Amino acid sequence: MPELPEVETIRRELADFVVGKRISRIEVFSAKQFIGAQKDILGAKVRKIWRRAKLLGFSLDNGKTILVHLKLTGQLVFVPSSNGEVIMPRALPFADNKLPNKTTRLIIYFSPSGRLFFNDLRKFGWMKVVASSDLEKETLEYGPEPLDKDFTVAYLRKIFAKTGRAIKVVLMDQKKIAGLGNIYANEALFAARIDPRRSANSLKEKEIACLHQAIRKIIKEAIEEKGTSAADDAYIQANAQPGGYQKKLKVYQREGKPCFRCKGKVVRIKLGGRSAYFCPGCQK
DNA sequence: ATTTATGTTTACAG
DNA sequence: CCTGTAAACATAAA
Repeated sequence: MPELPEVETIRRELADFVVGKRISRIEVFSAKQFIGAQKDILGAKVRKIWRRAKLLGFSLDNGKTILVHLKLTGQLVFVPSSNGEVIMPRALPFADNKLPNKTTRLIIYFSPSGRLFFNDLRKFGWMKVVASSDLEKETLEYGPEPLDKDFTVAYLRKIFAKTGRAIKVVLMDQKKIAGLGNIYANEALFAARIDPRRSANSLKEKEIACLHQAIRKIIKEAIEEKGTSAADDAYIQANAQPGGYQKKLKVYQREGKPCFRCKGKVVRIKLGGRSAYFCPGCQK
């Protein structure tokens, strides 16, 4: 699923593809997924693409910003051609190898050339036009970015002390930490050898410091690998290629498989309504 | 054929 | 305020 490393990968690549280009046309096939007025972005030039948590923002030169959230199955794929059907070298997740396909919900056309396909099998994702001056209220709720200076051991100590919720649930709370989803919360807890069921306020100082390091390391590595394209996962890069971090997963989607660290078996349980994968042998 | 699981965020109930 | 649950949707698996 698109979490911080996946959205960041898409951001970097799209910046190369569309910054400096003008929006010439928008084709909306799924009306509820495009919020705002098309005329507010037509003719505008993309100045910058930024990311906050799992939210992507296209800053335009007319005072507007396009926000994009991919939710579970959203994809943003850029192709250089400006019209017609594009045959991709391989089938896209949840679709065939053509663009557009049955999951294409919206297309943005650029001038002088190129198209951005917004595909989304389950239609949870959205694209929204807002005034750039109103951005603060859109991003106000997010906690610190794991790779930013304000993501410190002291900060984690403070938020963990305040709650008895399971540590994994807290890691995935966007108001507490920005950008971690199911994949990286599970992987970080494995790296830190912490049982995902532990209440956040039960973590010892040493464990908090270890978890802090683990989160940063894993997020960095996952960005280097250009994200995780796991089984049944919609995620692909903006060039339609899969990421590489699925090769490095230690527990996510490894239910029943042997732990890489001890003799244990990876198990899967439900925590806060989602799958938690961990090794009871070495995560305490 | 009908039900359930999938995973992110938000709305809502307690 | 905090916490937990259902819903948004499409599809595959049970």
